[in-house]
Amino acid sequence: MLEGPDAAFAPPDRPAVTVDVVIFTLQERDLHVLLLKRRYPPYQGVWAIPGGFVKLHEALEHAARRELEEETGLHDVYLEQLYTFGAPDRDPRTRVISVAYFALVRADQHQINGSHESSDIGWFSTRSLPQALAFDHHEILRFALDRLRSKLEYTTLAFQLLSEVFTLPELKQTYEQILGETLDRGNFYRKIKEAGVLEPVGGQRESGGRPAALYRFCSSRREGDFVFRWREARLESPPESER
Amino acid sequence: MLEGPDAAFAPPDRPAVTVDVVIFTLQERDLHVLLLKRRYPPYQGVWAIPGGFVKLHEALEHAARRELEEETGLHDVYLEQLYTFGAPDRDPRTRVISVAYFALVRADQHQINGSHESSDIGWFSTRSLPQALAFDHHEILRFALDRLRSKLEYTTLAFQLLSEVFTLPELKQTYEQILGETLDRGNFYRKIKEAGVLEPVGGQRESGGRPAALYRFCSSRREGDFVFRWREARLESPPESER
DNA sequence: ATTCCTTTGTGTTAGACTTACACAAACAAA
DNA sequence: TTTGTTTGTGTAAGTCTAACACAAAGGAAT
Repeated sequence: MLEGPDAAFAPPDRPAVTVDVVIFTLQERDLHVLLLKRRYPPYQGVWAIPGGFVKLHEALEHAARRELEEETGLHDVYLEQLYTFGAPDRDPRTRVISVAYFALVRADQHQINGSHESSDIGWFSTRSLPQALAFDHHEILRFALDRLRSKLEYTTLAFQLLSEVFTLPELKQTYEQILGETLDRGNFYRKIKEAGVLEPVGGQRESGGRPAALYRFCSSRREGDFVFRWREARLESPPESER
Repeated sequence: MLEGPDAAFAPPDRPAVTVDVVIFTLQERDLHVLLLKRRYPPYQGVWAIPGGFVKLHEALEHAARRELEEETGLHDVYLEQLYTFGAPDRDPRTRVISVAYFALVRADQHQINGSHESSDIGWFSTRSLPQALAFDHHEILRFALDRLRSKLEYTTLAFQLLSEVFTLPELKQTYEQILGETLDRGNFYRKIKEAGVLEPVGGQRESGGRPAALYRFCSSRREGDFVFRWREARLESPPESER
């Protein structure tokens, strides 16, 4: 957000509006987010979530997709509005209201698009994020993670993170990575299969034992829709700065 | 939103930002929302959700509480951010991005504050809303109702709508009104009591039969927190204009 | 080939929870 | 005292969940 030297310093009679996009992907079986190193003050040299200004006649989601494509070169990814962050002092220069989104990028397509030095952009495991992040981006990230976790339990969001063809063990591992706990194999397989969103494909092997069957995600319902639930609903509390 | 003739026509190099607040209350055992009749074009004479501009250095939630207090005179009400609506053409004059909130006002305090003609402001049952609403306010309302319904099932939001002291039959009726279906008395009472958020008070009578016991809401957990769940989670789909 | 090891996939059972409904309790009115 | 109405509690059948056992399918070692 607020990229470039002295960007956005029209006489501030109105707040500026940006979109910030938390981009999730699975890498080495671990949930990662895309961060950029800021080139200009404030927070010069500090890692930040990708984002930018909303153009005057641009839909919010369009702005988010534009940012997403600029950094990753990808379209057709799952994108969902997260929350709007508007603490008056979240940007030290001027008032900036940020509509945050989160995106889920498939494991087989998480390339990075190229106008950045490779040292200025990178995927970070959600379990080892940089100590310092720009603005309130730690809060945004925490909020995105909470939402992702809670929606995992009653939607098919997880399928958006895997490649098109996958095995049940892979799917289970994805859930476990994100939820941070182990699930019972039998009960997990049963639930997924009863949900009726899997289409079988062929056969594949894996480390050691019996090869796992391949599946494709095929749902009559819209992507991300309600499908099943694993356990108690989790509370999604509003971010601290807004309380 | 955009009240007053030609308000907000600074040279539009940035989108304008407003907050709109869906104010819910229970009236005659039926869920109602507060609407205002617009005094100026566009949508002159059409009913609309209360809202207004976010001041340059004002927190979003503060702006929402300000609107809420202007129209109802109330503070200390439950308020939660809903969603941000930003379709480029949602206001015919200029680009306006609206951060929508919803508020829950107790049944014993839903007075209306007074700078309006009584014919210009009013509570409407959510089951008989005006045909026409200004801007995309029908969509916002629908979204607020969906969110309220879905959160009823795993939070104590319903308690925010009743007066401080209430009976279990009243609580059950509230749930039924909002969810639009009847619940089993025995199972309902059990769930609520097991949640441990009720403090007994005295005794009260009611139409006909045995008088119902009085309770107060008393939760060690924060208001609106997770407490229990009634049934399957409901899907909360994003509003159509954002897809 | 046979055995062993590892991982996938399915079955099963005890316990928890849900649902539906019955019945007792408390009051008003006749 | 009886009848009607509504509150409050009990309970039994059915469903779902959690935990774990076991069979199946491959590779590797002997």
